[in-house]
Amino acid sequence: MDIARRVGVSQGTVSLVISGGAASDQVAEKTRRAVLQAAAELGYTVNAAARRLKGGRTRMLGLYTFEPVFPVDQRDFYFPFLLGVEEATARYGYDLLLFSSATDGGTRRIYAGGVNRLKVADGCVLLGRHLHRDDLAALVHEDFPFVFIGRREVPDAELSYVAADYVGATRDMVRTLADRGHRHLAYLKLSGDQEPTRDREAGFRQGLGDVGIPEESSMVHTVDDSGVITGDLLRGWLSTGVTALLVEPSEDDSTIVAVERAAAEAAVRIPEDCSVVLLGDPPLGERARDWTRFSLPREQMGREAVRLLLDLLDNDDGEPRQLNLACTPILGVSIAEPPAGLTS
Amino acid sequence: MDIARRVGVSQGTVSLVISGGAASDQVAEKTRRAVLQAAAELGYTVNAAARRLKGGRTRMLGLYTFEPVFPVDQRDFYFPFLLGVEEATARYGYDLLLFSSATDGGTRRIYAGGVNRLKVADGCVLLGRHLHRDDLAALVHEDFPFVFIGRREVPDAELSYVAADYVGATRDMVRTLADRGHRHLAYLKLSGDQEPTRDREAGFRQGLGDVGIPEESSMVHTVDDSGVITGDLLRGWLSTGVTALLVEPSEDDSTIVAVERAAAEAAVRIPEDCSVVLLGDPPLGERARDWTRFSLPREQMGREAVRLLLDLLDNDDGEPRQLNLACTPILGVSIAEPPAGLTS
DNA sequence: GGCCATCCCTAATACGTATTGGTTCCTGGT
DNA sequence: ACCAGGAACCAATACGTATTAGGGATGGCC
Repeated sequence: MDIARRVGVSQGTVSLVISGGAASDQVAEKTRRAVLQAAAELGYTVNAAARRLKGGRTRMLGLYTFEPVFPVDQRDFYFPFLLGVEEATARYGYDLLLFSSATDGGTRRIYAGGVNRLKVADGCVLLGRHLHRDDLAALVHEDFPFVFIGRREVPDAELSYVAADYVGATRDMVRTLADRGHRHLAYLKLSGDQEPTRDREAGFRQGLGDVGIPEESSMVHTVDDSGVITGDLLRGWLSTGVTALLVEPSEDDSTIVAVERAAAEAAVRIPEDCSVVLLGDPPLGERARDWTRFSLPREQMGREAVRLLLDLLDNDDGEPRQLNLACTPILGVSIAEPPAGLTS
Repeated sequence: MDIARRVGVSQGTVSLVISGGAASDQVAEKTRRAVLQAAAELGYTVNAAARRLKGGRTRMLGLYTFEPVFPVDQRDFYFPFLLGVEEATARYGYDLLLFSSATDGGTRRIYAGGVNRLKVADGCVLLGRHLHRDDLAALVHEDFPFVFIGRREVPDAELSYVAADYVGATRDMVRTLADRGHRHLAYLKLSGDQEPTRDREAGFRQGLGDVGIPEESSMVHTVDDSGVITGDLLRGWLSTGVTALLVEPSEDDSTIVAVERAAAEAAVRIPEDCSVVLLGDPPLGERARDWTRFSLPREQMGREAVRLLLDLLDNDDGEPRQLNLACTPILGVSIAEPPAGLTS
């Protein structure tokens, strides 16, 4: 360190002056000024890499997404999360590392080439639907600190997450429908048995219980991978007495599109002939209907994820942090009272 | 390094195996496998700070913005840059480090507390209007590799950038107006004398020269900090024969808003009484008029910035990389022929 | 047996900082 | 004159990696 040589003190002293807030009062005012001046003259700057090497912490938080964040078609879905994460990260004085490189032949993997790239950061926020369970399990196993946005489960481990309260939000929607007189509901769920699907179904059943509808008079239909719902299928449901649909939105909004198409095909009017509730956020398309739905507090979820992560870093008991945030119900125009004669 | 102890080799050998592509062929296949397996079992990852300190690559590129990227009001302006940067970063197998923390009492500084935080990354893309020249100069001085999005100058140094060709785009707009018969133009520029402003003005004068309009019959007006343009002012211009305005957009779109307000106040119709060209992208507001304007290739600029940066990293001659990208002219409805009797 | 080449690995070092125990020097008190 | 104690600084070390010179072992060749 040439600055030390120039002033004629040791490198340690220079370090005390430059960075030491606490211990720098034990250096003489005169030396301090000399050092600072020399630093200014030489255009000296602290090397962050060295400081981090010494300190252990990198003051970087990672953001890893199982899907690419930036393709435009999903932009508006993922963007609020990113927004919240970024804001909180900045507020706490950290930098945000976007793991965009982690592709392994097209699909994104945490362990590219056998190494866990996330470890360059102090901790990591995870995000995305198409996750690799084994990657996640491995991550838990080597107890790397991370928080998932969205409730996720892995066998034999509790992990930290910030999730939308799908259970409560769905339950409330069932009540809303019941309040309007609906007694026969159909829940259209996605295939795949992911946590969000399970939570919505749990909320559906809770809601039925709360309002005293026997499970037999309602139904659960799984939308298969083709995503097709025919008009005949819809007519079939209505003929069994169903008056309202609760639809789980898929990533590409195919389910809700399929419902609209089926309704058109079967000449079923929404909401006059059939009420429809969207269990989540609506499609991003412009001419979207004003669905009755609930909306995730996505930005807040991002912020809270960071908060939990830092909490995890600072006091590392082995305890997972778990947080469910309420969704905002939005009363759109896609529900009404059941058609006359079908209220019971 | 416990991985070395575990396998029973030296740390140097481990390093050869882990990172050494070139020299790693001089290590026995057997030890190599043993090391790799131990690494996998222990969940080892290289310490980026250490590697960087030693002089190696981190495979991280930084993105530093002089303004916060994420506040929603500027989101749509900065987002395309971010998009392009992210895409290119990922494509080249790098991760993207967002320097969001770099705030020093409200304003964003590169050298917060004397530390050059950017140094943890291999190189950095810079972005933003309110830059600190001295930070930039310091960065050049310690020749840290970076590319600016937008043309920037610092004294006594040439720096790398990817810029929109404001000169050419503005020149073409002058021609477009001249083609329609306009001979008296007014250029409304921002105060502050930043490069984008200077480039537009240079383009303005070039255009005048090209079409043979003497500079005296046109005018340049600087919009002061208040951003106010009165109806009287506008009327004054028109009375001197001005038939078209070229307006430099400000960050908060105040100039173009001010022009509209002044026009309304003075009962001047756009474009019947006065043509208006926007020298850049239009306001983000919904009910925006279809301005005649030009549009920056922002996403492409982001991508190219990354490309130049990597080029800079790979073959480090001291040469700066500079790239100007053409803007796309958009013919909106805000220009017309001059009012009758004023065509000459 | 002596010599050299090859192979595989180790030891040492540098990178730039933060921290700690220790040393020197000075002041003041007895 | 001596010691206590504090002020101001230094030397040494650790952080984790990449790199280089070199060393020990082995084998081949004359």
